[in-house]
Amino acid sequence: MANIKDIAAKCGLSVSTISKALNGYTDISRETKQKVIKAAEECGYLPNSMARALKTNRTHNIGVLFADEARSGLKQEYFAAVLDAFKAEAEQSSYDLTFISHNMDFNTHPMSFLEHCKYRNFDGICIACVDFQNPEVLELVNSDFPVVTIDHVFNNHTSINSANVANMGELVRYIYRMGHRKIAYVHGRKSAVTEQRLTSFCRTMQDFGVTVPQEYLILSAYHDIQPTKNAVRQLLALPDRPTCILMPDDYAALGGIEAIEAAGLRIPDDISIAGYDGIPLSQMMRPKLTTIRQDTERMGREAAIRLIEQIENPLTTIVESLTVEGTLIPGQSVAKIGRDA
Amino acid sequence: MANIKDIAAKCGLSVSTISKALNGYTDISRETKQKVIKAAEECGYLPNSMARALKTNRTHNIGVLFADEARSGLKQEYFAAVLDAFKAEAEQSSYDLTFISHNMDFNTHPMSFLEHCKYRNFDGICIACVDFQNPEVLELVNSDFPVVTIDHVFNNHTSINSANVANMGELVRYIYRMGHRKIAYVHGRKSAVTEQRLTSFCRTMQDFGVTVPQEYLILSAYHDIQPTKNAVRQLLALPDRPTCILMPDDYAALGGIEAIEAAGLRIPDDISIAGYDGIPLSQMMRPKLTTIRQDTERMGREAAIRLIEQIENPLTTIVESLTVEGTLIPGQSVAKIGRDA
DNA sequence: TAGGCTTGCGAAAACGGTTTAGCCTTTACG
DNA sequence: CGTAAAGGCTAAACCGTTTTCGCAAGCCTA
Repeated sequence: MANIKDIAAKCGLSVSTISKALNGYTDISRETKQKVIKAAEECGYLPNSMARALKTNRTHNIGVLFADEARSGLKQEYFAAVLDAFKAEAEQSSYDLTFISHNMDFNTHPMSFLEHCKYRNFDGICIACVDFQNPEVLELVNSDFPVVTIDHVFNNHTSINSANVANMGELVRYIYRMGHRKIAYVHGRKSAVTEQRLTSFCRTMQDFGVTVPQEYLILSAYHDIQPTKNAVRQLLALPDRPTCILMPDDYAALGGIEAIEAAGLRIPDDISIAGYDGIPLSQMMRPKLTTIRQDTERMGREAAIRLIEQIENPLTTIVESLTVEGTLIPGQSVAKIGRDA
Repeated sequence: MANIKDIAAKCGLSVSTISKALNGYTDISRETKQKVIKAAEECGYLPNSMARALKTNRTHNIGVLFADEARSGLKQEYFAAVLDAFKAEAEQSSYDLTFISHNMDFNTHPMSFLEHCKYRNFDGICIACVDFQNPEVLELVNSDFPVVTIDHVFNNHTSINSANVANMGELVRYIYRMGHRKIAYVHGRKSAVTEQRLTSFCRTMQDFGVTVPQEYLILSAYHDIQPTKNAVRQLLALPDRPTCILMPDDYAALGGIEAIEAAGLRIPDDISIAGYDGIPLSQMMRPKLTTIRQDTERMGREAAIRLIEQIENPLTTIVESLTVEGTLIPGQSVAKIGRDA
């Protein structure tokens, strides 16, 4: 592999001139620059990113932490879609993406997330995971790496958030207007997202003057079929059973549907349901799921744009959290019911 | 950040001694080694991966190319699952994963896949994509990077393959034994995988003495709902319509199901279908989809194990392709029909 | 006591770039 | 005409490691 020294020899110039010519310094004449670039192409020259990073302290590499409790979270379509958009945008700006992990060994102990990031010298970090209580994640957020978080706000840090409060309100109002008064919510485990949705759910119902009984709020988990199935079964067994059930997300809704079918009920004739996420699957179900489509494309792109902005202009960048609105997809899983229902 | 020089000063030793002590060289006394390690921990020392890589030419970083025509392929659950397992195994051996792309700019032109890999100095490469005809992909495979490919065999290269021939045969035999003779196959676009399945499909039918009419073989695309819907609609309109339709994959099957329902038919009473992949979704559908579950966990892990083996023992490693068997999941989407059907 | 082995450590040369400081010509300007 | 500024280039330090080679001291053996 040709390096900068070879080119210098080939052109009869010094190493520093080559470097400058290739990096757009202005104190190199036009002809020299042309000559250098031509020679570089002829040799198939590529800079060595390690050497460059060593000297400049910039790797053009972003660390990404996409993890739920059970492994990497890649299997969750929501995260995968956000990551996909993030990746596309980062590439545009010539940044690479490397997964952050904490299994890499150093001496005796495995590295923490933060240690891993320091070891790899990432320019910035994107965190999208469920467990923001994890001490290692907190350590990462509070480090002096530029960080952007998805779906969780930390003080003085950039974050991209789905508009859970607004969208959950919208969803509840839609269901209310369809005539439902007895609405239950099978929600995900404790997290910022869950709390926002739960609060918004309760507040909106309250605004309508409807009190939600405790037994209508059941804990399940995101992207997990079985617990959602159990939760819904529990709801169906209630003496005063809800007319509509909100699921943790579209995928988990499959569990709810199972429980409903097992009970011999039909959707939406006998009972209505709604999901959350708006993944393609939701529109493939029969009936089409009423849900909120989260704008994963925009979230991923904005996350990348803002993180890179922060990396490249650390002083002038305004750190703020952005809320990205989703859209209500009516579907057919929520029935219009009479006042007497 | 403390570096090796700081530790040397702190211990009153030379830089080389520190490096050796930390890297398990044998010509360092036990006491010195202990002292160095202790000092390193006190300083929170972490080696600089760039400097190390620059010197050793080993990055402990693997480049991954997971791409279909439309972007990164992360949204395809099959690939996501393989990648997930690959990542888990790579981490075990202290390797990081970085996405390969070709949008990074260098001078005027964007880098090719191969250039990107050279630039980043990957130790090895994992390729899982649909389009193995792509000249940039071929260039990558034929480079002298250690490479493992998923679902595509190249001469003299390690590859991990789903047992398409065996499993498709198994699926067809199952359907045949359920009484079906008129079986159609909506298949994916031209690729090694498609060809294997298609060939196996035809051969197995032939073994049973059944000739498959041309119009029973229709081109669609993997993981794409709309074209599959169209293909199935076409099949249903046939004067002599099939009793069972094989879909490109489980997800695309959703399109097929749409077309079937739109035609007012029920599965499996009026027509049978089968998928491929065995993603969780397939078992959430009603009826449960008859399909082949690909062993993504094993594929990903084996890919990582073999790639790393190749990286670390380039001379003694036997390069070979491994075929990973999937398993038939009977489901309920294929009906048992009488001889007269 | 001389010579040869170990053992434990350090000096210094890489690895492939970037960047600062400065040098030598020209050109511009008062 | 003298001096300052600008233009175009180079030398050399530096980034943080790894690794080869050499050296000194201690011990053993003959």
